[in-house]
Amino acid sequence: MCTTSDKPRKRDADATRGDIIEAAKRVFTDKGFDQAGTREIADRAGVNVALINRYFGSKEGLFREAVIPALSVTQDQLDGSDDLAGVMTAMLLDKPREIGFDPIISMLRSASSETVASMLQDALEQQIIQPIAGHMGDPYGRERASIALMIFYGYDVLVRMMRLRPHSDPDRQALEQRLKAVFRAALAPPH
Amino acid sequence: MCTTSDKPRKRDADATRGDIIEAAKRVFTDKGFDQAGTREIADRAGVNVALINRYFGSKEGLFREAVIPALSVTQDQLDGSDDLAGVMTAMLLDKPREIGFDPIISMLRSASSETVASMLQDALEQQIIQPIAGHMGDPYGRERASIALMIFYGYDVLVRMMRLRPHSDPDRQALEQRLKAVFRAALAPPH
DNA sequence: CATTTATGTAATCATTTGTTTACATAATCG
DNA sequence: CGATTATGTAAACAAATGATTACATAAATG
Repeated sequence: MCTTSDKPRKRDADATRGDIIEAAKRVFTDKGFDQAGTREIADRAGVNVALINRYFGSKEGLFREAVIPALSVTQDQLDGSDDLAGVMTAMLLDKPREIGFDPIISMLRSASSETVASMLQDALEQQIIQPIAGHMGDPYGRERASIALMIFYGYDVLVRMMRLRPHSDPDRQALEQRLKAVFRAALAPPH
Repeated sequence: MCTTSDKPRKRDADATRGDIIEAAKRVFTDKGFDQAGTREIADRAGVNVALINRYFGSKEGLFREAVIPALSVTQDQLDGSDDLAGVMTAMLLDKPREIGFDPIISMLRSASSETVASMLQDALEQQIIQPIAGHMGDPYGRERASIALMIFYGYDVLVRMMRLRPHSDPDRQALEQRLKAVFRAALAPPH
């Protein structure tokens, strides 16, 4: 609640930038772009509010630098196995994520903001859809990648945003099998 | 932009309530709960801002009355056919929605707001998951309903919120077939 | 018609918001 | 050391927000 601290902060631009980014990741994940206040981010980083604008120009600039890069799909996430459906199911069910920061939740919670919407659209297109589609090659790659992504994001909408439990009993095995089948249908090569 | 109008509004409580609700549906769809301003809703309804609080208590109350009921799944949406996958695909691809109002988009854009999150959770559970799960009967109904819903919402996230086109060419037929296959995998009875 | 009630209007309030400005001082360099 | 620059702090600003208040008047009632 307070912006003041008793002792002045150590003067280290890089460390300060880093602290702000780390705090921003978490606040953007919790609240989304609109509801994330610059003062809350600054307080969590242990930093004066004005430094956000000094280092990132605006809250929008901070979002661009903190969240957007984390949305990327790396090649080795795709190349790892020939069972892409299995890989995606595993990625979904046991996310090995940075604690407190979830780029997808951050995206979903921020997509309603007009200022970041186009940012997210571009990132989605260039950093996710195109790599996955390219990884598959054929002309229907884009369609298959898109549908797989729907499941991916839909899962997070239901389970992480809406806090809905898909299984009545803790039957993780059955859920995993069914998700894998769904991904298989989404990713199956065109006949 | 202005709250004033030259002529005083006709005094009709029911009509006024209705106008506010209609305006709210559209603004909540466009902006989500947080970014929807009471003044914008009031202006679009041609109504004084104070009336929102008079008739609905708060912006939250207005959301509850305008959006939440529209999230329901009606029985005849489910009973229509024995091909539930086909029905869902059709519902997704050609939504026969009230123009300007889309309850799902409204939900997705508002889910980040803490005040409405629990509202949406309850509605999702009681008005959607349970009816669909009940419609299937078996103990895995909940799981299957949930996964189908993921696809449903994931599609809207990608196509409507992020404005991503799943097909490179306008190949609606192929997309429809694949979506149907994905729904089939999601809804298939347990073996 | 006189009174009361329901409905709409206008102004204002108290917060919160992102951002900017003026200033202080540690760190760096000649 | 002395001057300059980089970095952090505190205060303030302008705009927007949801909500409330006091008031006006059309409609309903007796």
